[in-house]
Amino acid sequence: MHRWSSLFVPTLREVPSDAEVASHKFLLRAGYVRQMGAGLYSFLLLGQRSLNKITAIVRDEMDRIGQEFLLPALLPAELWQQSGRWTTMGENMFRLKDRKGADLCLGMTHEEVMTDIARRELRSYKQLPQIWYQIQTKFRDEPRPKSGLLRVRQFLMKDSYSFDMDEDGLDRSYALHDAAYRAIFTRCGLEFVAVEADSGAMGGSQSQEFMVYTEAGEDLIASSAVTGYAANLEKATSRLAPVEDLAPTGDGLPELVHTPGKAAIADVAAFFAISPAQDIKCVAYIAHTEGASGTAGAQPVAAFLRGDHMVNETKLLGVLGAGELRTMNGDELEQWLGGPAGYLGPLGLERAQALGGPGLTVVVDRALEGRRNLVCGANRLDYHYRNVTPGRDFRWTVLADIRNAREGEDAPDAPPGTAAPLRIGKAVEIGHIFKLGYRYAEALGARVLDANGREVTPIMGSYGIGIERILTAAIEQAAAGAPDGNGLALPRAIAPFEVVITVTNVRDAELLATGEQLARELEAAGIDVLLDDRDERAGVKFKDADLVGIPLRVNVGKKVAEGQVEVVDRRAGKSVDVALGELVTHLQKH
RNA sequence: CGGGGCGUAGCGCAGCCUGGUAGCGCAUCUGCUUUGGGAGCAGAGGGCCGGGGGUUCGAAUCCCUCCGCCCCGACCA
Repeated sequence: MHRWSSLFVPTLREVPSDAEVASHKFLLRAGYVRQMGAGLYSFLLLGQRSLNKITAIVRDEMDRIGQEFLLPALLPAELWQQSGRWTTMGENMFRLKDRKGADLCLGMTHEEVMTDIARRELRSYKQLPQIWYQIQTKFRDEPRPKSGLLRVRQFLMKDSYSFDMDEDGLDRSYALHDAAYRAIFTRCGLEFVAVEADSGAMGGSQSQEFMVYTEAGEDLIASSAVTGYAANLEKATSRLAPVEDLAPTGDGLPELVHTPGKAAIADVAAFFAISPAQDIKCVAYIAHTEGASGTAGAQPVAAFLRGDHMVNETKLLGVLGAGELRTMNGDELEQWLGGPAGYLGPLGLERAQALGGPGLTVVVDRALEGRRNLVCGANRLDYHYRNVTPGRDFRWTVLADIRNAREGEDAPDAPPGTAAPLRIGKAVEIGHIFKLGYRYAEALGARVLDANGREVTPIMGSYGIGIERILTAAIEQAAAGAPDGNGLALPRAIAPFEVVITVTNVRDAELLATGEQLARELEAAGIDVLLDDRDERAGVKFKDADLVGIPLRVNVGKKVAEGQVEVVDRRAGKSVDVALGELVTHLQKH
């Protein structure tokens, strides 16, 4: 039986000044964790119990689709050199040398190691598919650990890897993970959305992130409750409301207009008495292509969008196949566009004929496609054009979606004529599933024989869950829904204890005996119970019970004389009196 | 890495400007009273004032330097 009087639960009355986000404050105040350094935390009793609850759920679901391994976290450089990531991981990887001077690193992910096992051991298509997973500590030298447990340098990850014969097989492994992840997060009591994610530099074909909406999050996601659409803002698209084009003026051809001092879009729109949606804006960049050898090529890029839209640099990078963007400085604007910021436009530019070709790459956002009689800069100080029609008056290197979707725009999959406004909000990523393809299997030379006796490369997927992030996301979610001041309660499945029995006065032998008896009964019924038998005033124990996040509290006090105890459901904010003999059944069906 | 803030008792803070050898609240320990929402009274313990160097008769306080932590940005398979 767990007796609070003999446990180490160092609750704090005041929040350490370093903590800002709700989950960090909670974890410190409730005595779940203590900080060692930036992004390094020790888990104490309550924190570790919660993590154990979470990993038990993860194991339970993962064991249905895969097999648990445990790989080393200390890894030789050689594998990473073979995959090429010894260099591309850069400073995010913790590196060290052993006594012989050999290079080692601390694992930040385990594609290489799992693939190494696969290439040594898998020989035949008869052995596939395989799904191998582990729950293990990962190390990442983050440039800026922050927000308590949300971004740390050492954390637990459930990572799994699938090996299949072909894309259909990969689709099945991916779907199995999708279903398992949904089951895991649901059992952990989280409200989450699965979003389309940017596949990024990994080059995979499909990728999905599992996100929990919270103000403490670092990602922005767009979702529609109507259609179920959900995507990371890096990838989200939207259906735009139609815009009425302006009527042409004069002969309908581009007309140069003197616009002194009208550089900002709002000023230009006011000057012409138009909406920013009738304007073309330009953002000019120098893109750097990621050269693995370090020989990065600089490429000038002019991006044109509707005046009221924002460039999505992740999308733009994807279109360009580049690794890095920075905006042009004044000299570069003069060199490539011939005009100053605020007066840039697409007319008369000498553009690259193809992506990667020499000259200025002109990227036009799809929202400008089919538009007519727009206003844009003239690449000349204090001048704009009107009557500008894309396609007729200027051309481009590439037409692509490079803008950010905005809150309130309709989801892209909304049927025509129906409303499906997007909600855009901050979110924290708790899981990620990813179709890797052949990259690692090829780089490391994993091959199996197919039914025809030919060597083929297995296709891989990789899938991750941040264990601590399940806890922090659940806390953030509970904090968002909790009335302030009274503490918060965790979902029963991941709370360190399901029930706390608060004996209001342990010097009353009858109350203490009743509390102990009830705790024994609950324990026998398989309920995870904590008996608060401390010799403290009732108020102190109530406050502590509220603070540590246990969702159900049983008050053993005055009403025992009438054969009753008070059961407080902290998540529901309700309390009821229950007869002593019915407590177990009451809490079981709760 | 750029910008900002902060390191004084377990936690929260004052003292620093204007140098004179450290203080408050909570927590902890002891005693008495109290006992259903962080009790009251009385007493006690606890500090290389982040480290190093300098100025000075004297440094928590002024100067230099290093380290650490937090926030914004950059970054984040």
